[in-house]
Amino acid sequence: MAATRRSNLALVAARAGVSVASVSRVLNGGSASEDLARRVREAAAELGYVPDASARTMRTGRTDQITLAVADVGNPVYVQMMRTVTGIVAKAGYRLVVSSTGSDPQSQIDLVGSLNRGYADGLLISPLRVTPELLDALSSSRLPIVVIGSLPPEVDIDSVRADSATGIGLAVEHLIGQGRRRIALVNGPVDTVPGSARLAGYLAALERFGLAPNSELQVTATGFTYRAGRRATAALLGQSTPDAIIGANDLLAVGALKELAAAGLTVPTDVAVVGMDDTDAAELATPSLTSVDLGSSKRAKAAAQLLIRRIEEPDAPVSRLVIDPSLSVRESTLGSAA
Amino acid sequence: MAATRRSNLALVAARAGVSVASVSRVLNGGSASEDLARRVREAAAELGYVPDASARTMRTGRTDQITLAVADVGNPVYVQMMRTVTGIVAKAGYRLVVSSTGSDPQSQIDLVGSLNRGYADGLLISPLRVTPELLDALSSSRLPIVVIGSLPPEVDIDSVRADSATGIGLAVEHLIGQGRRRIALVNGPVDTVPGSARLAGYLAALERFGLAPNSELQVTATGFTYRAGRRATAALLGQSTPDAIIGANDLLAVGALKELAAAGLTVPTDVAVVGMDDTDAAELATPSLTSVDLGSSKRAKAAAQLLIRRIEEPDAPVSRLVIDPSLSVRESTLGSAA
DNA sequence: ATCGTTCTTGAAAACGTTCCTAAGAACGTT
DNA sequence: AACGTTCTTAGGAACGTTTTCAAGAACGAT
Repeated sequence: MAATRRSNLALVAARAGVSVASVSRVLNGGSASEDLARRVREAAAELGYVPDASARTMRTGRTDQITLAVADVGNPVYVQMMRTVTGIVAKAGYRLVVSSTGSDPQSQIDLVGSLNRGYADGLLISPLRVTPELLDALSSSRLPIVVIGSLPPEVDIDSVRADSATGIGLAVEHLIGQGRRRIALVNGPVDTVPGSARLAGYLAALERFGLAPNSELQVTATGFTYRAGRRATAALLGQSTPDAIIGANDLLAVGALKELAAAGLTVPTDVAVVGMDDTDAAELATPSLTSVDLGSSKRAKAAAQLLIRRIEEPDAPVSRLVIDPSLSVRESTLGSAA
Repeated sequence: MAATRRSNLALVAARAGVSVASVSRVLNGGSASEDLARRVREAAAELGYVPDASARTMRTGRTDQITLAVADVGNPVYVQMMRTVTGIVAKAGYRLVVSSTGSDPQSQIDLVGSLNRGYADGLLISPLRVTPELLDALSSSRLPIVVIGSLPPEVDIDSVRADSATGIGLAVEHLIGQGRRRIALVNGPVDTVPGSARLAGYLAALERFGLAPNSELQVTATGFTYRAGRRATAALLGQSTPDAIIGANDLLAVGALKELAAAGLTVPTDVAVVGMDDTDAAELATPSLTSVDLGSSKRAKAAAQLLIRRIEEPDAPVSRLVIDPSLSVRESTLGSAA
């Protein structure tokens, strides 16, 4: 039971018989005589000295922490991003703290507000819904921020986004090459950034390849989750007979896979399925899922690097990066239509 | 571009024409006259005043933050825990920060060390490997800590653990009821806490039901991941012909599902498969996976409550909770053996 | 009219750190 | 021997907040 009071610089200084300033200097790698440095280090070790983060932060204005805010820790695309970002920021000397905000813009605004209290040196945020209020909160924050996702052009914030439109184009092109013509979209909520981008991309791709859009082939799930994907697919199958389904993310696509199986349809023979994000879930699925790789790791990496630059160089020009998509073909689309 | 210096209590006080103390009192709900309170609030709003977290922490010794440390954010069981814990701690007025440490005990020790600098008021940690060094770091930390997982009896730290042994017993019992006799275990590394517990539980259950243990039916994966599960299952199939496989967690079991399919075996007809943790992955799998529910949500909830109590009441007696398992039966075990 | 009580407000200390400034020691140069 | 330069070390201010203490105002009771 170490009921002893936590030690501080003054205690270490007293024990070593030197000034507080000298202790700080030695412990932070400043110059000092051999003898003094040794005494300080011994005293610090004996007292189990650990520097206080808030005192240091108050003095230096730095926390050495970066916050990553994601809507849903359960979405594997965010898991992928977390992994990537952790590595990058650690290399630059920052600790990563992850905050799961939920899809509600208000809770993201609250998060930005609380970060303005100085909990972190920077924020990586991937907002699902971009409201004017959120944009306002992001713009007026004194904190360096990088957005992973699309922003209106007039907003002066660094961002890295995927190109879902081109990505969906790859999926449509591939499906057409496999002989599919009735290509359905199981989308997430269209009032979200990815939802609206994917719908637009889907419609553009259909037009480009000369297919007429058909509202019966478009359904909207209540969220980007497995369960929502199943429900939406059930609705889709109730109103039309697609020969291919594009899920707006991998979880929706896996939901489609399961619902197709439940309806007695075979993938890919009866219906081909494509997901988006190319996460672990695509590989785990049965049959394994062809998926559009929207570069989540690359986006996360670029965003983290951008944020670190922004922290070190606050006046650098604003960057807007776009990461190119590619297609990972797996079992769920290989084999021609019946 | 708000290049203005961040505002503080002194600026607000000057603008409102009152003392710093009064501003603090008003903003923290102390008593003050109607008029003074109004002036303070106006001045604070005009200046966009936001209190500084580190200054407040330094003064009060509180951060209102709780850290949750998990080995791997990609493991769905931790996702489940994160979701549960977020809700509980938010209700008690704490913010949750998640830290992904990896399975290396050293990085967990480093985390405990850094938390001793005062980044959080408490720590929830679910260590994969419990080394003497880690125990030492946990015991000697001044931070309130609750461990999610097993601890040696002599360690005086609150903990909430699952009962894997009983859980595996449920799985074995169920499989025997389905006519299975050659029940294999695809385990994770045995130098981990769950790995050793699950091996012991498996052997005990076999004995209890009168089955002879067979080393050819036991394989050890290099981690608790999907890929490791596939490799281990491939090795298992190379050396024996089980009629049932228990995966030490859901990811390993999904790996087994996929590898069995690749080997041309049908689940559950040829081989039944059971996972552990009963995560989303069990439901997403094809066929859906029977899984032992080790109460991850209940554990997370109990642990969070324990931690909050420990923070508010540091001298409360040490609690060691055990959460009972149950079995969620799904397609992967329903149907008799060939 | 005097006293005691309650209420409002301000001054100032404290939390633990970093870093600026300057004092003194050590040493080389003229 | 006197002086300038460099190096080591200590003192003390500052970061922004909360909170204790005390002073003064307001008010009712005797």
